[in-house]
Amino acid sequence: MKGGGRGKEPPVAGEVTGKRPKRKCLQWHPLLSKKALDFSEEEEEEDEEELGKQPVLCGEEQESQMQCGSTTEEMEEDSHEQRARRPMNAFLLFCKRHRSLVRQEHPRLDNRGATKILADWWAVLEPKEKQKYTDMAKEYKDAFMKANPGYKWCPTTSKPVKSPSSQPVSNPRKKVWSFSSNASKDSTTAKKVPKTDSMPQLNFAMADPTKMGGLSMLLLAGEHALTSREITLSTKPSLPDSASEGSSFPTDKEEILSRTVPNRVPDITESRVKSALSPLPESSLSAAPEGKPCRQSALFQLAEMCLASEAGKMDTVVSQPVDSSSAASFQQTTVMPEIKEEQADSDNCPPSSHTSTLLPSLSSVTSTSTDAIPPQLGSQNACVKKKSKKKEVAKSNDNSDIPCLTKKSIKKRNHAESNEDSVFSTIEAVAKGAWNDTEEKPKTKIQSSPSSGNSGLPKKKSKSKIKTFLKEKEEDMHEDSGQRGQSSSSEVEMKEEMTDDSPKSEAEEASIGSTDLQGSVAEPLPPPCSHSPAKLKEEDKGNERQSEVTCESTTESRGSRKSERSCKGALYKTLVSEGMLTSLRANIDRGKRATFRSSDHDASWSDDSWTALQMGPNNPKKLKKSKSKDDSSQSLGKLEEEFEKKFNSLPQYSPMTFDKKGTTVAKKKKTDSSTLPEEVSKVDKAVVQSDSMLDSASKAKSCAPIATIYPDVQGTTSMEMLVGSQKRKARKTKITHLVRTADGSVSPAEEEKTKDLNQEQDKKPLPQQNLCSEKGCYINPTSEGAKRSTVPQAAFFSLTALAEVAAMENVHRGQRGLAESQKKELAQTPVLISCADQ
DNA sequence: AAGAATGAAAT
DNA sequence: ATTTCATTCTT
Repeated sequence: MKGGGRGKEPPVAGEVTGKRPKRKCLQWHPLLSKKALDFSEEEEEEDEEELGKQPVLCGEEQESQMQCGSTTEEMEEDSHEQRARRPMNAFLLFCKRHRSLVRQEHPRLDNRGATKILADWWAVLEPKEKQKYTDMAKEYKDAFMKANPGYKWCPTTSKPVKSPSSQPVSNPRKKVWSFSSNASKDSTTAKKVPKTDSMPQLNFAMADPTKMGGLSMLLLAGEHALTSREITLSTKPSLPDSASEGSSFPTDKEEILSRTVPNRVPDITESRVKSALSPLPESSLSAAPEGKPCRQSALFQLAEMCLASEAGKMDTVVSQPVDSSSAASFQQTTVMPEIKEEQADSDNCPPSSHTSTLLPSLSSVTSTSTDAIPPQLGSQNACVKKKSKKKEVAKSNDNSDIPCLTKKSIKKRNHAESNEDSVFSTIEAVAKGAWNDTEEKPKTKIQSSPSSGNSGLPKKKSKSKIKTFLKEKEEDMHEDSGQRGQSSSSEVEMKEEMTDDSPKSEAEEASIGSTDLQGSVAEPLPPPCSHSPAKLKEEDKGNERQSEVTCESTTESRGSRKSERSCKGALYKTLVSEGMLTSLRANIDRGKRATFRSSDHDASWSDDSWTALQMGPNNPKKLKKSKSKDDSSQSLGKLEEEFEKKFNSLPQYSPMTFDKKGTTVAKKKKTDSSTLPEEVSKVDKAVVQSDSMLDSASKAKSCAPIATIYPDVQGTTSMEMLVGSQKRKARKTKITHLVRTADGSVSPAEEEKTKDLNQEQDKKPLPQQNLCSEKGCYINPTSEGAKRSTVPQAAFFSLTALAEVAAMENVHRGQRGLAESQKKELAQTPVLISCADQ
């Protein structure tokens, strides 16, 4: 039905080639409205801000990238004739903002499930909270309307008019709005007259989702490159006048930077997530819930080691200052782990002079490596792309020769390469960083948390950076262009990291890269929490066995030279494993459910990635959370940012909040909702403090924040049921889900939750623990409170009940998935419904 | 491509 | 009342 109605999309694809731009519904951006109207500032401040900023940026951006111009017109025309996309409503906004969160919680859940949950949350959300979203939606809508005066939600009639040609539009829909803005529109000012239709194509490219991503990445990379460049220059000792250089680079960089900053700040979600992810902030932020130590550190370590080993090599070479050949060899070495290890033996004594020498060589290497990589990747990429485009086709042809035979294999390969590269680059970076002195340190990073001893924050940062870097790299590879920028950026990043990590710049500073350097590399580098050597040894051994666990210990061991070798091996392994993971990275980011079940690894990674995103201070900005969207946004730049800002400004609620709310709501319900003040206030608080709360919670429980959430959620469930998705669902499915709670009342939502639980259980090896712990911590309090305060009924339902239900379900179905069957069964089950509340 | 959810708007 | 469609993304 839907499909039929729309009809747009399908045609689009076909049209792609078509001459016409095919932008059917471009997404509308607030900016547009402004531009269009421009003078009237009826809207809100936000818009104004955007406007002011936009124009300037745009201009600049245009120059640099030349995207700007075209879209605008398209929009208008389209809007007039065709149609802009509808503005999102509050709920959608909410979804957009929270979906990622939900996904995190329930990795296995598919989107639909997520949507359901979101709906539940939304239902639970208090009006007050909702209002923000509502307001925003309204604002958005108003702006939209302004921009498109005669916009009709339903095109019905108009459609036919445009008909054929228009249909083709396509427009990947991807997030156009960022784009649109600018240029021509303003000049025209008239909303209506677009007219220029000349160059839709530019956009187009952007528009293409596939392309877009890459492109955006590219752009991003470019930005990044600039930034990095700047930094690099400044960093280099030889170049004292960073300022002059900086000035030479246009303001763009500065602007970019500035832009970046604001964005990051707003993201509550990220922070929240981060906190959730990292149970132990002090020791290892990066640690994933499952207990994975920080990989990053491992990676880092490895890099260091490599560096050290390299230094040793260099010694050998010594006389040759810039040895490209050496560099090449180095690369190879890097690739081959074994070799590395062996060479490692030699590590350790890198004379200062060598070190200095190294620098150049390293830099050269870096460039080389980067360059070298791209081509291969490019080809591969192409293959991949093809595949993605026509999976089916590929399959049919599968035979042969086609370079892209196996998608998987290729993909893997690609990843692997990328990983290697990344590693290599990392190493280089490290080397550089080490080599480099401290100037940057202070600037680049703020060493905010001295107390923990550097270990905590720095690690995180480094990790994040690395990840980011990797990502970028990959993307670059895909795109194939704009690599150098990345490489430089990566270097920069690494440097930064190094700086941060190294606590002390003092020593380094004292000797600009000379003798101390060695020391710094080998020992000082700081192992965040360096312990006694003896310990290290032991740990090392252990490390060898298990790479994962090892990481931490390895990190610690870093300092001691003895263990280095062994460590290397371990590290290498770890890296390898990581690499594998990396290949999965993409999947991981999402939920990666299908491929690997080893949720642990994935989970940790995903978490990391998230963290990384958050952290990235210098990040181009917006890697942000979701990859897909970001890309496009990035390219656009400012507009998007602005919009995002607004969007981000919206409160993001942590699951905990919902849980609480749920509880509260339940209470309300029971109570009759007459009085909620206290509770409400509490909730609000919770919301506000959610971040902190989460942290604490996470800390307390290494297990998983998510798990913690569950119980509450369930509690919430009771409430949700009513609110949930009755409307449509009820109609279609009717009351599909009826679950009986302890008291006998039924709750629809529960079913879902239960499902989730089951899923999780399946996934997670130790559901029991979680449950138990959860019970202890959470439920009791909640339930108690609920009971006391209000009615007993709801209070009853508790984990136990849930558990029972879950168990039953499990028995029946065994595993996940059968929502329908479950529903049916449930329905059959004797339950009654909401009436129970009476 | 379908579909999950909610909401706004049009029909 | 009902239908459309906005967003996201797996299946």
